[in-house]
Amino acid sequence: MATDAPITPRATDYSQWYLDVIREAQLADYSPVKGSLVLRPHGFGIWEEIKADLDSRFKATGHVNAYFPLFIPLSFLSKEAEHVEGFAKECAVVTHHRLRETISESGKKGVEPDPAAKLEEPLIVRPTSETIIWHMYGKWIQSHRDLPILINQWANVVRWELKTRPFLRTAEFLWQEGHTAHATEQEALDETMTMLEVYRSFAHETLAMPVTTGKKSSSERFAGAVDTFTIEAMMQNNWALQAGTSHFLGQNFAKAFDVTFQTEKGDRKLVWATSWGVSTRLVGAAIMSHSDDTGLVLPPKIAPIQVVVIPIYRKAHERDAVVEFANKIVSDLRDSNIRVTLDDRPKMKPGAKYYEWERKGVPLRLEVGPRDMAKGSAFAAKRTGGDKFSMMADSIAKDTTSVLADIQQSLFDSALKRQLENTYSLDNYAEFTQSLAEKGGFYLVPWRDNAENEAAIKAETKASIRCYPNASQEGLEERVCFYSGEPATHMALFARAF
RNA sequence: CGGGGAGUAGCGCAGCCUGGUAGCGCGCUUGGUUUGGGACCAAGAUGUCGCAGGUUCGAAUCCUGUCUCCCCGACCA
Repeated sequence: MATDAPITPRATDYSQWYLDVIREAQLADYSPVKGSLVLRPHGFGIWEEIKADLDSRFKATGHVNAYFPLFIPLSFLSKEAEHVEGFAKECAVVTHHRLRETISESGKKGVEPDPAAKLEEPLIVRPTSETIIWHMYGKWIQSHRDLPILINQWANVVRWELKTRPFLRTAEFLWQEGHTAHATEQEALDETMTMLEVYRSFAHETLAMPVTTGKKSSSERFAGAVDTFTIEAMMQNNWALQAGTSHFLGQNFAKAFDVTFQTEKGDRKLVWATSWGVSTRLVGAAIMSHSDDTGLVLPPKIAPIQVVVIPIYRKAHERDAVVEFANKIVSDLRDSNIRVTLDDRPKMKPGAKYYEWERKGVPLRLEVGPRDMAKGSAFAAKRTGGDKFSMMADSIAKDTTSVLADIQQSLFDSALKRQLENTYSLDNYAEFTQSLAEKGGFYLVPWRDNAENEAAIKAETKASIRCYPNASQEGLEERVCFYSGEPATHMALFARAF
């Protein structure tokens, strides 16, 4: 890997910059199969932190984990009409269960599916698990006493997308999908909003990424949902990224899979449902929210390595003392549950190490040399910049914890500032197209819900309705749609999206 | 699937026009000197030139076919 390749300034080529950040930080590589991604330890480490944090939030809201199979009978998919329409074009299909050997004319050996081992019913690799899960819920749910069911699963799914981009859109990706079943509509609606709030608070607190919450327009809604709610983040090129969704499924899947329960009064009713998910796309979201022209910048809460300690010495005889001192700092930090690594690789100059860990996004670097050792301190540098500063070794764990919290907060603050500075309120379409072309950004506009107009705007400007923000739907009575001039039904947030 | 580009060492590329035994940079290995912001010297290792045919004494290079990947559009968490 070329380590001297400069990371392309995001101003000139955002897409290339993004790929460079990932490569230089050694997060992931494409696998030999189309757009599926290999997560290297550093990249997977970020996902593991995300996963652990989300898991604790899911459990705090009463959810439990389970696991459903990778393969789904083809016929299951077609039981919900909109659902099959939404996913049919991107399904990987399994048709055989055995290979047989082939020998080409030139004598080369190979293999091909054995016609004798053709499956009676093809299987699809799950693009999402609603169907298999609701098939099972049909067996599990008999009585109102069986409800609610609040299940989440961590899994990989496959959607054979035509165009892929690391983390943001890959043919196979890791995610969590929550699937809940409820006795009443209100309970399911509450669950939908509860999980949207879990995602919002997670994005803010853990990813340091401000998001706008809102409802999707009908054309952006999940296939099979009654309503889809979303968290939308703004990346550094001012495009939007859908970072998580929470769906109110109504009784669509209960009808499709005939899932009913007996009420206290003894009659049978259809079950109400939700589903909600976030994926490894969040890793991409974090990369694009905070990184700079030097490379990856990770919020401390999701950094697999939060602190790197680099010992510095001139002579061999200094080495042992410095490394011992550095190791003491490392173990103090580790005792306080700070994820820390000592980089004592020999034959590598400190400067080279600095650049490498900066490219990998480690939030805090501690340099420890003879001068520091003499003073009982370490020399600290934040990945987010600013002057280097001294930290006393005897309070290093406590002080580091607070420095990491500062970094976390400053990342959120600057991301929020950027989002606010690039969000505009307009009510004039001509002004919108001009501003969007010039500087991108989010546009909050009065809107009359209309799928045709929405498509026309997307065709003309490439911008789509990211959501109808939950916080902006008051006081619409007097307003008219910025596009059609008809009475407005919503405030809509338009933006170019990934 | 339509339009454009590219397949040569782990990565990035040159060589192809004008056929003649495979090159460069980075990385990697070994030894030595270095080490407070990307070290240096020396010695090494690494190739089915995407694949299959053809032309030729001889093909990375010319011809034909084919596969794959990338960019722009259609699809999308």
